[in-house]
Amino acid sequence: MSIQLSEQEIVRRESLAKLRALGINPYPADLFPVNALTNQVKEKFVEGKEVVLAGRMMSQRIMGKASFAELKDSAGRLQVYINRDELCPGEDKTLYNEVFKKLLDIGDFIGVKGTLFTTQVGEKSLKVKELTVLSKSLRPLPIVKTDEDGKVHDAFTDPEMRYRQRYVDLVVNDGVKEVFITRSKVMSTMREFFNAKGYLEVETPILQPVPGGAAARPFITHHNALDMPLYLRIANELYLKRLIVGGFDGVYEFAKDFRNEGMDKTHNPEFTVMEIYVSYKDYNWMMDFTEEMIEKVALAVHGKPECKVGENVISFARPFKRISLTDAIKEFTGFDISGKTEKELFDWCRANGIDADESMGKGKLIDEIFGEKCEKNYIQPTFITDYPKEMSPLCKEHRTNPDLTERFELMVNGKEIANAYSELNDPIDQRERFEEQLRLSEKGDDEAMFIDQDFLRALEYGMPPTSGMGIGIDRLVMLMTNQSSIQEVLFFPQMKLEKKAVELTDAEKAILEVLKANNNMDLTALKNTVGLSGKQWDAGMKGLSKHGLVKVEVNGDSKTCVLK
RNA sequence: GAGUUGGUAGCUCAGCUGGUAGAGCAUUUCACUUUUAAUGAAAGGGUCCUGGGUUCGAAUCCCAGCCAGGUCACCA
Repeated sequence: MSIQLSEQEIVRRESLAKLRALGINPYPADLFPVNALTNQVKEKFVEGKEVVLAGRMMSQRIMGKASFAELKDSAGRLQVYINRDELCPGEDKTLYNEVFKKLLDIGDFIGVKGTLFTTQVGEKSLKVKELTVLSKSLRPLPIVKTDEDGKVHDAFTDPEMRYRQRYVDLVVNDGVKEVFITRSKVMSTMREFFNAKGYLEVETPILQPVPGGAAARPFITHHNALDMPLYLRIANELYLKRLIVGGFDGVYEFAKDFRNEGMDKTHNPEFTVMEIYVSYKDYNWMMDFTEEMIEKVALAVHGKPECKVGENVISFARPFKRISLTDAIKEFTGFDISGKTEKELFDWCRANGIDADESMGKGKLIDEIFGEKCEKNYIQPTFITDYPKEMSPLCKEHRTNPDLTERFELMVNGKEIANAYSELNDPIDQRERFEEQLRLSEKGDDEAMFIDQDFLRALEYGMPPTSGMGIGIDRLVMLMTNQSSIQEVLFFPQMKLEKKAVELTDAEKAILEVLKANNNMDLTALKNTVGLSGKQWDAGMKGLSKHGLVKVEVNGDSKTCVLK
């Protein structure tokens, strides 16, 4: 990408060539017989034991005939001690004097064989007897240093660079890895929990002809051979329920969903959800199940059911508080929404500083009230239950109140992290609810609702009573790792394209190509070789010198064009 | 989407009301056999995000744009 190399990049390329000249392959193919990791070596330290380690060299402290270097592998860091005469017992000291001291740089992968010992200062170290170059690094890593007080100097913190070059972030910032290891643990704990109950992990289509299961703007793509539009899924729900229709007792999927909406620190265009559907259950059962699952996750991650999130300590110990949406609103506003008309709700919103507009139905108004007045107050895990029917088109009507549905959301730290239903399995009711949604969105909504006819057909064959639950994995991981930004729990959060490298014109490219093949060239010879018209040649040369790529050196009568 | 802060050496950052661009680490050279932010000595290294404008003169002031952060709004 970058045509111009920095001084340090040039030096490293020269070192690469010198290694080759010494007969050392800087990128050897051979297996390297690693037999330990740095943390194992430190934890089960045996003085004098011989081990073989490999990793990146993260620092070098050269003191004449002896040196210290820091080796970083997947598990941690270990100091290695290299003594010239022990590494090179014979006459030839090249491996130490040239290779180690001059040709190796911070960031290079090396393999070392040696014996464990403790330095005079008391640091567990490895005395190197054999040194192998495993991979040369051509770009300098940021140098992050920690002093004796544990204070970090020159930390690599620029979020843009950290996210764009996550590989560098992972190498240089110890602790970033931990977040992702925890992420994996969260998911594997859930998976084990589901598998132990006999539920089946499944995969359903990401490319869908009808994106259903949620109200959100989808990404659209196009299939050439079929010549039809396809949508990236916004939810898994409708496909997983088809599998319940098909006779599985329980199915679950860890899935990437995609929503073509705004981005902020809790929204990435692609995100991970887990959805699970279990037949013959209802949402009360699902609350117990969800509690148990989350408590297990917290225990697996922290060893106890508590964790610190920002200023708060959150306890995931069962049972979680349960409160109906109606009571929650009553608790924080004193307002009783039950039996209120749309007009009454609308007026109350206006009177209480909530932006309400004519397009909002009852459900939406209630949702606004909850979102505005209640949501942020639920720091400790709380199930909010029994949502209005209007805002839950896939959820079964409440067994005792036809205005409500059997739905719960789990709120933690003031945010929703899970959502669950007693799933609607009455195909005629489902069709009516879809049509009702369509009417609502026609009232003035940019989110087109799709009616999935095949899903309705599946329901008509009969779906057993089922409870389903979806949980945002990214947000759960944010809680479990005490991160306030979703970008910190995604390896590669979405970013705008990086600025393009300097665009070169065709004339400039042609000149540069010839020049690169010949390195420096006499100006007239160059002009003749390139064979451009006088005008193009002139413009091309001017452009290149403006970009700082070439320079013309005048020496008496001869003019030489130099590649910079 | 709105307003806000930032973009200077490989990295972290300084640079006053406009006057030849600085430090630490890293790099190069030299010294040094248990150091640890190793140390001592010397040297090199810049598209000051991009494009316009004002000016004798712009990293600095003005306008526009690009990228990012945090804030708010919208959105599940």
